[in-house]
Amino acid sequence: MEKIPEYCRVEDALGILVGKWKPIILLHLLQEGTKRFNELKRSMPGITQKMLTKQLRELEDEDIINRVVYPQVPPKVEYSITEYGKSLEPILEAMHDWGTKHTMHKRKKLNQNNN
Amino acid sequence: MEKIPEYCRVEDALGILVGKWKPIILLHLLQEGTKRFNELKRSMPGITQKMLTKQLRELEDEDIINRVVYPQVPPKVEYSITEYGKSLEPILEAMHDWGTKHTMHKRKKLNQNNN
DNA sequence: CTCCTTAGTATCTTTTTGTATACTATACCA
DNA sequence: TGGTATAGTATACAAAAAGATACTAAGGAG
Repeated sequence: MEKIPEYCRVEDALGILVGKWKPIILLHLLQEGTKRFNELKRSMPGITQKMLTKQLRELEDEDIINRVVYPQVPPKVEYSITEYGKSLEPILEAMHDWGTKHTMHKRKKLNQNNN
Repeated sequence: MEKIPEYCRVEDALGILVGKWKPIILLHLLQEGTKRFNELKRSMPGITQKMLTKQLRELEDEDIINRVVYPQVPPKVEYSITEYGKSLEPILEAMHDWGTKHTMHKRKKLNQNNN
């Protein structure tokens, strides 16, 4: 890895991905395309409406996702990932790869402790 | 990107990298090798002793960094990255790359708003 | 005798996150 | 007339993370 003088660059990425639900939201949108609010909510058991709304707003503010409101009753709002948001894919992917190894690492440590 | 059925894998990586200071600590140790507590502290203006200690302990618990205590007074404690910790490099790198683009993106948006 | 050093702890307060719950608008259905 | 649906907001509260500050040990310098 090259010298990195401005450490904040890494923080920038973290700032966007952090939040208990953001990476999950992004994965859903990356893999399944456009989604309505309640579709997302249903695919994330445990999340509250307030939290989902908040995370979506923050992602929207960062230009990572699009929010399209259809003026209907009952309301219809669709979320999708922006082109810019797609640029996060390598990070998510790197984290996923690492996470897979990490699970195995944890398992190995557990086995060591049990012997 | 392939289908990712277990979203928690991404969370695993985030869980380790999150914390306002962890990525910075890791970058320092990756780039500059072994460091003493106060060397790290001095290179991270703004961090409190408590926070640095806490983050280091968490990274140690996750087997990402080594902690070597020299029984002296005044104390001497050295931190270094583990082999396992080095496996995080691709993620940090991906975040850094992205962060660089993100800075430019923000700048572009600011210019748009000023016109 | 007092201050300086290092790598922490202990304690308290503030800030940020997250949870729970109730409420809204408007059309459709029975 | 009441219930269903959607995508929220408002409010109160609990929990977690972060920050500020003071304290410690043991030797050396002045």
